Amino acid sequence: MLSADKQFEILKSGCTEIIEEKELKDKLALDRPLNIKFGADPSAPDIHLGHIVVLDKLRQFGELGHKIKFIIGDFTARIGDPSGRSKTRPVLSKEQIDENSKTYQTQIFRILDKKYTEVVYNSQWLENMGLEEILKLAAANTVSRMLERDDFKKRFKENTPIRTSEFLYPLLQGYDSLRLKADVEIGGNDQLFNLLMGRTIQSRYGQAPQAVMTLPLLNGLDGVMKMSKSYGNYIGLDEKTEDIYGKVMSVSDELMYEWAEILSFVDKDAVKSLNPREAKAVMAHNISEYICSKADADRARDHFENVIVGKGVPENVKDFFTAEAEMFLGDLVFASGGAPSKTRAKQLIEQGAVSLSGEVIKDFRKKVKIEDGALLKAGKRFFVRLRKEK
RNA sequence: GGACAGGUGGGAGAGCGGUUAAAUCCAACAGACUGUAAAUCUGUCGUCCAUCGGGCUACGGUGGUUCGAAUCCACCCCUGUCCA
Repeated sequence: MLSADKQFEILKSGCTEIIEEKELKDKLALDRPLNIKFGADPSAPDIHLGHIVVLDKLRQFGELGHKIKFIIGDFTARIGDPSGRSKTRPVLSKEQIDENSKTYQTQIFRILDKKYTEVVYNSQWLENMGLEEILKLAAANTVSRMLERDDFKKRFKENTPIRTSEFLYPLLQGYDSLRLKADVEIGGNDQLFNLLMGRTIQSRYGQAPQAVMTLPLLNGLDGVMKMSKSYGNYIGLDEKTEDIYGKVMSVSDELMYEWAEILSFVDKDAVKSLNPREAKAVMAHNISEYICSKADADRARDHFENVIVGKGVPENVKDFFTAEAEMFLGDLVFASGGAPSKTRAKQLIEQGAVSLSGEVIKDFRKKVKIEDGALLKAGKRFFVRLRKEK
C-alpha cells in the first residue's frame, strides 16, 4: 500500500469537500483496507456520465487497495431519495427495482473491478427492521434539522408536497453506514446531507463516524440542470458510441469547459488551448474512449465527420424490407421507422428533410418506386436502405 | 374535522361557455447558416384520412346543464394554505 499521504493526495483531487480531512488521513494511516461506501439508487436503470465522476473516484480507492461496498438501495428506492428534488420521486415497484439493479451492475463493472467491489442490497437489513429500531433511528434527528436541508426548505416554502416518508430516507441511508461499518462514504455534492447523517447515526450508536467525500455534479446536456435520467439530459453508458460522441459534440461551448474541469480523463490542456470546435472533438473522443474503447471512439469520430459534418452516408445502413412495388413517400418514411407517426413523416417531408437516393422530395403523397438498394434519408441521422422482399 | 385555493399538452404556465388542437416560454424536431448535432435565424411541434380540405381523441375522474364546455353544476380522487 502507498503511504497515507500519497493516497490522500491522489484521492483528494477532484473533490468538492472532505469531512474531515484529518479524519480521512488518520483512517488511511491505519494501514488496512478501508470500507468505502457508495449507495446507488436503482430508480433509473441507466448509469450515465454524471455517475462516472463518482465511479472514477471509487475506482481510485479500489486500486489503492480499499474495499468498495457498493450498496444498491433497493429498499430505499421504494421511498425515493429527496435529494435535489423539487418533487416527490415516483415510488417504484419491487419488480422494477430488481430489473433496474441488474442492469445497473453490468454497467458499473465496466468501470469498477470485481476484485475489490462488493455489491450489497440494503433490503437485506432494512426489510425486516422493527418499529422499535425505526423509532430509535428517527429520534436521531429533529424536524428542524431536516428542514434545514435546502431541497426540503425550498419545497416547504413553495408548498410542494413533502412526504413524511421522505424524512426517513437520510436516516436509513445513515443506518446503512452503520451496518456496513463504513470508513468513508462518497457521493455527489447534493448528497452531503445524507452522507453527514451517516456520521450522526454512527456516532449515536457508538461507531467511529465515516469520513465524507463529495464530488462535483455534472450538469446535463442542457447545461442548466444536473445530469439525470429523469430530465432526459444525459449521456448513458449503454448508448452507442456514435451517439455518445454526437451528444458531446452538441453540448454548448460553455458546458464543454465545465465538463473538462470535472472529468479527470479529459485532456484539459488540449481543450483549453484549441479552438472550440477542435476542443470539443478531443473531449468527445476522450469521453467515448473512457466509456467504450479507443477503437469505438475512432469509429464514432469518423462517423461524425463523415455523416454529420460531411453530410455523407454512414457505413452500416440498416435494411428495410417491403413487398410493395411502390408506396406513398409519407407511408414509406413512417413504415421504415423514419418517423413515429404519419403526421410526423409528412412534416419531415415538407420541411425538406427527406431524400431518396440523394434526391430531396417534398411531396409526401408522391408514389415512389421501391428500388432495391435505394437509400432513404429522413432528418440528419436516419438512414435506411430499401430492400425488396422476395 | 372545518374554511379556502388549485389540478391544462414532454415541462413551466395562460385561457374561465363558441372565433381554442388550446396564448406564451422551455425542451424536442427540421431547414438555412456555420468552426460543430455550439450560437443565430426560420419553420414544425396530438393523431388519422385526404395533395384544397375533413374526421377523431385531448384540459384530474365520472355524470349532468346547454345548440355548443377546458370553461357552468354535482359527486369523487389528488395537492396546498389557514384553523382545530
